[in-house]
Amino acid sequence: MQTILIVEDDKTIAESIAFILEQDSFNCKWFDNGQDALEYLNNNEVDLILLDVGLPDMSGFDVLRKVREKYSLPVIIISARDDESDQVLGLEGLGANAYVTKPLSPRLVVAHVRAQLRTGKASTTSESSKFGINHAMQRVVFNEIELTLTPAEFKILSHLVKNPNRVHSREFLMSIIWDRPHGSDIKTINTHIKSIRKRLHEVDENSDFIETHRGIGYSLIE
Amino acid sequence: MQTILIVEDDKTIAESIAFILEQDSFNCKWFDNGQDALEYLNNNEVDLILLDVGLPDMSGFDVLRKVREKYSLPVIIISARDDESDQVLGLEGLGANAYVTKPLSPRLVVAHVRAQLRTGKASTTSESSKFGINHAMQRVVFNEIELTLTPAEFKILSHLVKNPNRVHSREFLMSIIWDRPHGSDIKTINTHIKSIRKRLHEVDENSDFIETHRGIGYSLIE
DNA sequence: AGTTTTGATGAAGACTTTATGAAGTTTCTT
DNA sequence: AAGAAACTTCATAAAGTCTTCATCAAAACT
Repeated sequence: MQTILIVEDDKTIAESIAFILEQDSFNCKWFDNGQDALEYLNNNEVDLILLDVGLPDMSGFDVLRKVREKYSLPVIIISARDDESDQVLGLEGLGANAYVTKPLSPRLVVAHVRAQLRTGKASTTSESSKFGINHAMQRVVFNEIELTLTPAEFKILSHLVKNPNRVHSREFLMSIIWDRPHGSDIKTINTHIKSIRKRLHEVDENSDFIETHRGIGYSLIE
Repeated sequence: MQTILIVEDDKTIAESIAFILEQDSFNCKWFDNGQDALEYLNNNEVDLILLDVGLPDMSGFDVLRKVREKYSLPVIIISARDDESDQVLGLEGLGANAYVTKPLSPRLVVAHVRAQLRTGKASTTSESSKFGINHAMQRVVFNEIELTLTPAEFKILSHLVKNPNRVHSREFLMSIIWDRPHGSDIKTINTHIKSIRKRLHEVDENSDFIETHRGIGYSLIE
């Protein structure tokens, strides 16, 4: 079953959306603030986010930015501000997948959700065949075997698995480990990559899925 | 291809912005002080400036004023969150086009850059049919084959591919490799071109896409 | 044709970046 | 507070890249 995160401070709106989505066999989680939603996202498997831009604690765009720093799942923006250029920024710049404006038509919301999840699995969350992610256990599955990883290793490897075949800079991978700016040496990433490679080699001696891009960073080859 | 001037004394910030912008096919030049940036601006085509107000040699205010004496290109101001709003307001009077505050979200910066350049002129450059650029993997695609290139080779070849049928001087190609002025022999480019040609020959023996222009530089024939 | 200038080429080595193992420090758990 | 686990730092080795240089080839000039 697919899980949808509803980040919306208006209880009535959230409940009506959840009601309809649940009739469509979606599993819904509702949060009325960005902080809690992000925390949930970091610890659970989520398939799609419905995100209100007008939240009490942080702007929806901040939430989206934080989501996009780590994940590529579809995000649908709920906006009351129909005519602001925020929309353009949020959508095109931060990678929101769609937006709906208040007042909401629940049916329209469901239509958007369905549309995103139809294509979403194929495009945005393309996972490597040999790799899988067990969010509940914080483990990465490699060749059917669940790897027990340290938190940093899990964050790096699961991000690589979710975004294979592209280079990720050490700076970026650093920001994956630490939500807040952290003064650590950037070469720390070398060591984490080393230990991830070691764990992969324990499963398949001849594998070499993590590629070094000199002067840039690392990528995972699908 | 559009060139963006990054004027920022924090190397880490500059690099992470440049990294993401380059994935979006922007050409980036980084300067850690206003003087050098202005000199570059006066001698090269620049499409947009990202300007930190807290520079070591001259205030962002001075830089922006000098830019506006001659040019009308978009300028995006980077400022520390707790900077005096007076100064920021003053910058607005001088025609800054947008602001972002530290700590920066690279994605947000890219969003602003796109937003500014969207309104501007359409790109005049076209890509050759036999060539393509895989930004995500930092590779150039030639006849369907992805070439693994060294950093310098990638920078040169991807620039040639983005700007085919034009002669590029060795000096310019040198500045593509090095963000900062670099005292290397200009003939280094000959060697890089040699190795790029070698890689192309490995894919297609009879190809000769890079043309030498005696006394000037090189071009890529579409 | 001979001379001069400019580019091509291959190879040496200077330089830069990454890998690695181990020690040191922080953080968390008990 | 002790111990374990995780993260960071460090020194050195290894690998890869860039620059330089010597030499040859090609073009331009007299």
